[in-house]
Amino acid sequence: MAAESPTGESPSRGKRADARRNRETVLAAAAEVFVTSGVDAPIRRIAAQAGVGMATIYRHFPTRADLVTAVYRHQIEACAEAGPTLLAAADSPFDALRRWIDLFVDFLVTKHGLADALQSDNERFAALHAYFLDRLLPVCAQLLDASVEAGDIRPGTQPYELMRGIGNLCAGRDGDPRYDPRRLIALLLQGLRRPDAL
Amino acid sequence: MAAESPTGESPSRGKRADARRNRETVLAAAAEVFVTSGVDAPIRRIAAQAGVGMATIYRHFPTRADLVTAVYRHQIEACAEAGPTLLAAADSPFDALRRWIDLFVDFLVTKHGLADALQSDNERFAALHAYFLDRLLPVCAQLLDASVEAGDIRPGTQPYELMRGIGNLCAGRDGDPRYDPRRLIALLLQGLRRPDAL
DNA sequence: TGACAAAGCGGAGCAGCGCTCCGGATAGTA
DNA sequence: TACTATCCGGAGCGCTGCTCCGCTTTGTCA
Repeated sequence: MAAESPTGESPSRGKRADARRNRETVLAAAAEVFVTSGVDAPIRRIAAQAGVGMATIYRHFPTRADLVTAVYRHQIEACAEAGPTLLAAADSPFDALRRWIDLFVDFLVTKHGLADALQSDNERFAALHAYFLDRLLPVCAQLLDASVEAGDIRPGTQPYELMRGIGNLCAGRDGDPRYDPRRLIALLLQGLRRPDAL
Repeated sequence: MAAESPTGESPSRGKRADARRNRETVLAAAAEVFVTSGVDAPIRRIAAQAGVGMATIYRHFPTRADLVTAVYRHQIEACAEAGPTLLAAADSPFDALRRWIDLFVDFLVTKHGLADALQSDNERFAALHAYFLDRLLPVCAQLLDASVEAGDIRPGTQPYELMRGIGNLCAGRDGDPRYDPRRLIALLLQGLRRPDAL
């Protein structure tokens, strides 16, 4: 009971009780607002939803990216941890890569505007981009390397380029029945395969 | 000398001389500002650059999309017209498709923020999206159909999906040496090919 | 040429946003 | 209970998009 979570979260230990409380309130409010208004939602609105002042939000999450990453931290971690698991369980490294990308895409498309934020050149989201890369790039690289090793795909593809490409493909107005990023990503993966490997 | 341009441009015929003059001034100023500040540049800045009031810009180009399309109209037309030309000249329909996409990508990546605007769900850019589709979708469809007909690629790919995917891949902060949309688009095209066609 | 609508123009002004700053409230401690 | 470090709220600034209205310019017709 005394031990907090194993990962390095809870960045408000040692703070005053009201501060800790407010942090959680803001997180919950942000999660709620993000669903309906996207991760671009005005800070004022999130503050109103949480019943706190704007400064409180900025104090706990100096950057919008900090707020967004805090809200989705668990899901991003889960995605990162799924990489090695899939690699161990799947039929082939390439199959693991494909399923992991599916997971990543599922995560992205269900967060209104998150993919847009990831690829935007907006200064406010730079840290968000960095966090995703820090956490997911090594996983992607591992899956990619294993696939090359197994001879499933041709070598030479950079993990960063692939990740960003996938993120880009998931961006834009969603809900358009004419556009399903998954189909294009499947095409991309198809292009990645060795010509001789089926 | 009397005949204007053959295409249906010059939407200011019959207007007063100062209005026509201002329209051209704004167009030139916008082109200049777009290069340095992207298509998101504040209207105020464009107005200042042109030496006119903001209302003048809004009067001639009610929507930001109208201004952007007016600035790039010639290049978009050229891209559209290149489709049939390439189809006639290239070694194969698929080669024509590849070269046409190259042209389109070249156009997109040299316009700072244009690809972002195209895929943004921002209301202000809806007309921009529509214009690109109107003009380029039929061309893409023709090239795609011809490639399928020739047996170069597998059938089933929707032109809209392909176009939007390409646009998406070109979006985001540019100048990153780690990311070249062309490489991913090449992968996409590779995935489009028939397995048996080489 | 001169007068007079009509067409066009400029920028003040409003609303919405991100972000900061500081007087006041509050939690923890002695 | 009294005191201070900590935290809070929202007014306020600067920057946007977009509109509205009094003034200016243009083209026309006698």
